[in-house]
Amino acid sequence: MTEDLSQAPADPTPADGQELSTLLAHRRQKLDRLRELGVDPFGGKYETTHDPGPLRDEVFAEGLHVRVAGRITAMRDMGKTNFIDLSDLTGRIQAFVNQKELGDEAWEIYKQLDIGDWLGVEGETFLTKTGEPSVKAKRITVLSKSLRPLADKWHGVQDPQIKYRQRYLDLVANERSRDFFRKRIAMVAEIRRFLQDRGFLEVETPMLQDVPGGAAARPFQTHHNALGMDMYLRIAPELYLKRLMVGGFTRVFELNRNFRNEGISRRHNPEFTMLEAYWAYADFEQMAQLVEELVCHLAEKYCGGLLIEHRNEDGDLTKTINLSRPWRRAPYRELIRSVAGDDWFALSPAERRARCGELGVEISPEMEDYEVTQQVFEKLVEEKSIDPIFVTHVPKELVPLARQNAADDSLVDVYELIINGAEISPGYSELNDPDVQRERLEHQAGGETQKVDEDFLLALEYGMPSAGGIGIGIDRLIMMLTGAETIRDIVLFPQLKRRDG
RNA sequence: GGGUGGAUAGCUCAGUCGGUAGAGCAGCGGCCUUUUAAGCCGUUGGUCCUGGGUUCGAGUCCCAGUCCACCUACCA
Repeated sequence: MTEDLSQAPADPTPADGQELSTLLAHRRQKLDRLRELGVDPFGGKYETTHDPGPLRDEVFAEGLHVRVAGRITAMRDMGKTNFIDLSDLTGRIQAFVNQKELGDEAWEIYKQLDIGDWLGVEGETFLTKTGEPSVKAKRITVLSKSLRPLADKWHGVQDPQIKYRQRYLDLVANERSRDFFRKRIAMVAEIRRFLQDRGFLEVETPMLQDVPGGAAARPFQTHHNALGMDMYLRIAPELYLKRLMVGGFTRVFELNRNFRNEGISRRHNPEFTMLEAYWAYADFEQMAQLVEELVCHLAEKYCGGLLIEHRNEDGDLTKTINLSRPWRRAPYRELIRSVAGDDWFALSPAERRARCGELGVEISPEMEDYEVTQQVFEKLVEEKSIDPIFVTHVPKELVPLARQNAADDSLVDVYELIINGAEISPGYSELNDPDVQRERLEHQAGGETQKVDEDFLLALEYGMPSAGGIGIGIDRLIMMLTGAETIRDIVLFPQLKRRDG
């Protein structure tokens, strides 16, 4: 292996074998030929009048004089007439390339083009005999020669290694992927607009933190050379957003990346996008209302309504989520009783463990009694709930940092929103008593190596307004709304294990 | 960590009972002036993941390893 590599010529991927080198050589030959013809194969400025997708699908009319550009994604060679598709993320438009229309000189240039090249086409629009909106090429401009072949035009990129590491190839080849990301981009922009319309200010707070706080998670560690100090990538923006509320930002949000040093799975990427929003003088029930409005707004605007259909790659319907309002609200204990028996909370801890066996819920001996109940909740309620449920009346053990309910101090003023078998968003009535907050944080820090953020506690002593707060896992929300079965399909460059070199 | 499945042409995939490697796409050559997975004729292209083993003979069976996907566990 090593010898082969050292003897190989200046081929960028000698290991790919002889066949690929042949394909590469053909494209290099055409590159040279373009230069002989006095054409810069890597183009330059090209002013377009339209993008391919909108020209074909929105504003098309016959007889327009247009200049469009895109990547050649299909070539249908009929001899003296060729039909080619020019594509980008906006869509595609067909160009009609005819030797007589183009002239012999430009035709010779055209003959050096391949699928994958970027091309500008100028000419009149017309409809072909089959009714396809097209541009009759009068002039062509080479914008970039592609020196490597694209994936199979029909099956697209299937290899997950290529799909995620070389996302650009996936985006060129797979309409499903393009659609996921167009929707994600539109939805994220709409979330910002939705909150801004309600008077929320978007801010950016530190991702490099001295004391990582605001969530229970293991952080990534890094180091600042000039300051000579270890630092952490944030696990949540919460403690900084609350400082801003102390400073008078009464409606504030941040929509950006957080980092958690944990396992990777279908639902977990080590860096993920989260929305956190805080609303002064509100409580968790108003936050629930806000989330419900927001998610329904997105569904109606980008998913065609409140029935969200999930389909697999073959287009078969796999799941339907009904977001019709109002969303169900149910107390934690009631949900447990409905799946584990009305007598669940009357049982002894030992009896509850025995019941888990009957229910097929796996538990481990080290679990506390409330964790046994939580396990039942996760397996039999959360994972099986497709339509939205706001889980309320949550026991305080599960959310130790939340504000206690005024009437029942075994509960906290929190909701947990479950959709599509996963927690999408928690909402809180925020704790703003600095003494209670200190107590909780110090207690939490006692068991872990976690430090207490003294600057945050100091800020609270100056007075943070009462407030409601929410977090929304944006990646999981997008998965739910688009039907993506893995987080990798809606994160442009998901984290992968390093490839062995 | 445990389990299941997978790795064959540049891409997407077949490969029967163990008998000398196949298709479509892409490429190359030819025909074709309204096609759209264009079509037709011809053609190039292989370390069947790696290393052992069984066998007259291994893509195929056995063992070990590497990588990938999914499930599960851990973490929270």
